[in-house]
Amino acid sequence: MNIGEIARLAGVSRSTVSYALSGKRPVSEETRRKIQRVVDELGYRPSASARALANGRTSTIGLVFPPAGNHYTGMQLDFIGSVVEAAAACDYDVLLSPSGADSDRSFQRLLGERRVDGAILMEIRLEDDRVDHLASVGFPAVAIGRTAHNNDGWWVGLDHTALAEACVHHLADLGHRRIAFVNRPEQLLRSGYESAHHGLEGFTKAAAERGLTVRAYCCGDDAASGQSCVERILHDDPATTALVTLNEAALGGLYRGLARAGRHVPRDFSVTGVVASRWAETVTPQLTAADVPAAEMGRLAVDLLMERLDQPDAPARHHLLTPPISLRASTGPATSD
Amino acid sequence: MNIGEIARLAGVSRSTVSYALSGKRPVSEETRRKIQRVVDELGYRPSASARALANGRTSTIGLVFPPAGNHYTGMQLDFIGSVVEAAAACDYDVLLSPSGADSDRSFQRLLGERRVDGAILMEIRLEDDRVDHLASVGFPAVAIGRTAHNNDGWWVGLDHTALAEACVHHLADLGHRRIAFVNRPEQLLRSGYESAHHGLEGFTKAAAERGLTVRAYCCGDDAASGQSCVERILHDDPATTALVTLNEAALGGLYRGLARAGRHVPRDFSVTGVVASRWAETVTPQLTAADVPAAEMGRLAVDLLMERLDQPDAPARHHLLTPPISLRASTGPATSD
DNA sequence: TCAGTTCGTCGAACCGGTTCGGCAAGCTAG
DNA sequence: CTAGCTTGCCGAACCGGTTCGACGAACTGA
Repeated sequence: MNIGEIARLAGVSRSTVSYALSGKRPVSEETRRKIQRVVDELGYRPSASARALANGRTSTIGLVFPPAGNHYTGMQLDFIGSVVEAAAACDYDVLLSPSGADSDRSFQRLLGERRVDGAILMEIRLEDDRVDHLASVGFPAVAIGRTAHNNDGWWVGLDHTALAEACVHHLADLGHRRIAFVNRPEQLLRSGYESAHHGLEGFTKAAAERGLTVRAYCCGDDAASGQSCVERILHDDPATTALVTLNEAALGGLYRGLARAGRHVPRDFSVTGVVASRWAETVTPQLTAADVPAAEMGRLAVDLLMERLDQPDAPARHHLLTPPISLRASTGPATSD
Repeated sequence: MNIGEIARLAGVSRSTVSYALSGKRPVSEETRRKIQRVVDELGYRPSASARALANGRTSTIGLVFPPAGNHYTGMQLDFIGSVVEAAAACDYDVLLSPSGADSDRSFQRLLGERRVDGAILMEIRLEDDRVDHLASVGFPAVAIGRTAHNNDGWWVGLDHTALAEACVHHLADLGHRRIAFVNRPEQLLRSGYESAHHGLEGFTKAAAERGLTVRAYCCGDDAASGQSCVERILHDDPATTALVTLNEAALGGLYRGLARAGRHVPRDFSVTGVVASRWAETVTPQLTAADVPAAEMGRLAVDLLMERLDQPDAPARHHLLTPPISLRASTGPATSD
């Protein structure tokens, strides 16, 4: 059921069929109708491979996926969903590429074999050779997060610095003086994870400005780690009255640890941070936090990529988002100990 | 940087390069080395589109994705991750296809335009025209879940019937006599969602066997719905002492509702169900539940699909999984009211 | 009436691989 | 010495589209 078949049945040439379907050259109304009839009857659809080969565009974008085995966060899922949806709206498909152990191999698949027209990168690190590499070869890519020296590249990111600062100020305004920071796992921080670094940076900066006594912790991406992290926090400084976290997956464990330690949220202890709203609303009491607008970020990333694909020479653009803190129920005034 | 270029630089013909790289015909050791040198120097990789066009296989599988806008569950994410990883291990890429509002359109993209060699379908309903359609055209697909009349098809599923039964028996063994069932949203149940139906079926059957007083509820996929669902349950029958749920996303809300109602888990009220372990471990106290082995299911689905692609005439196979109940901390003996 | 346009269509080349048949060189066997 | 086989490579066709140049017919204006 190829284009030649359609041409034969419609009594025209292959090129006429192609033009009739693409509209790239005028075709008489009568011929067009004849062709359309045959196409509809046979349910003909042009082969994506052939089309890609002929015109050099695959109508597919690659989504470079965080390695499996990690705990996926809810944010990532919302993200993927919104990217797929936004891409579909532009008639693009999304190819998932694991950037796991041998990320080179899957990268080679995407770029070397020209499976995709562009790419969206997740899980950006401050020093990210993937981003640098793509930028150096001029491949159309959009990063979710910014590298240290790529402020003028193509990316959409969350201003974790500002968000962590806002959390600290929120707590300081409530009178908290001793605050802990619960970051992503140490391994991620050490490998230069962008959000972990910027979050810590903002936390430290704001704490200094307000003259607070703070400690920063790394915490595994799971509930058990969250629980033991709270134990560490309260052991190191029992007078701690609040924490700021970037770690969604540990959130339930943090709450559990506080409950175990007999700290009532928000009466005895305030919790806030940067977390997807789904998680913030799942815990009890619901978390006062800056909600990660994952879906919006996915859409914006696709928009940027489309813009870049349409006009390859357009100047680099980016979006730095700073969602407000949603006031829920997990923070309250510091008790006057 | 196409195959002709390589051939020219290596001083051989294009076909020789092709054979040298694919190994489908013998090539002298010397020639092979010459070609390999050029390939390595230029970093040549054959174009996926051209290869797909020539040999009819795209080395890509489609993952038919639940529509965005829904609340994604943790299970789905683990699932996607494991599918991507398992596919990568077989040198396949994964193309995400939204099966949203106009699912026909994206289906046409996948099949009509021949973008993928096979497909994995998520979110199966008892009467699922996608499954039926693919089966009738003989397209290699594997479903995650089984339709009502497709027991001899290609699928991997969770035995929700048996799992719900096990939950009921677990509770009955603990002495609970009045139990509620918290299902997925009514809309999903009505549209014939497989897991919702089979779960309800197993729940009802086991409850009848044990002579329990039960009520079944539908509940939105979010915390707020969970909370109000608990209110309904306790309003309808305040003597209810336990519930079984399939609804991960509502879990936090269920707990919150119980806490609000002054029911302590597990002292006054037991909670169990079928939930991804990540969620089961996030709530406090951790949920005694049948853990959904999402990652394993993804792997198995890919395995089945690969088997089917390799031998198109192989007899249909399936995997029906029945993970055991993980005893955690959310169930306990019924209090002797 | 004839040159110059415009319109609609066609044929052929091309995208970058794969694959089949064939051919020449080198070897073996009769 | 030659018939027959093996080995290693090449040329050409093909996969299924897109796109460019050209060409005939109908239409315009002088």
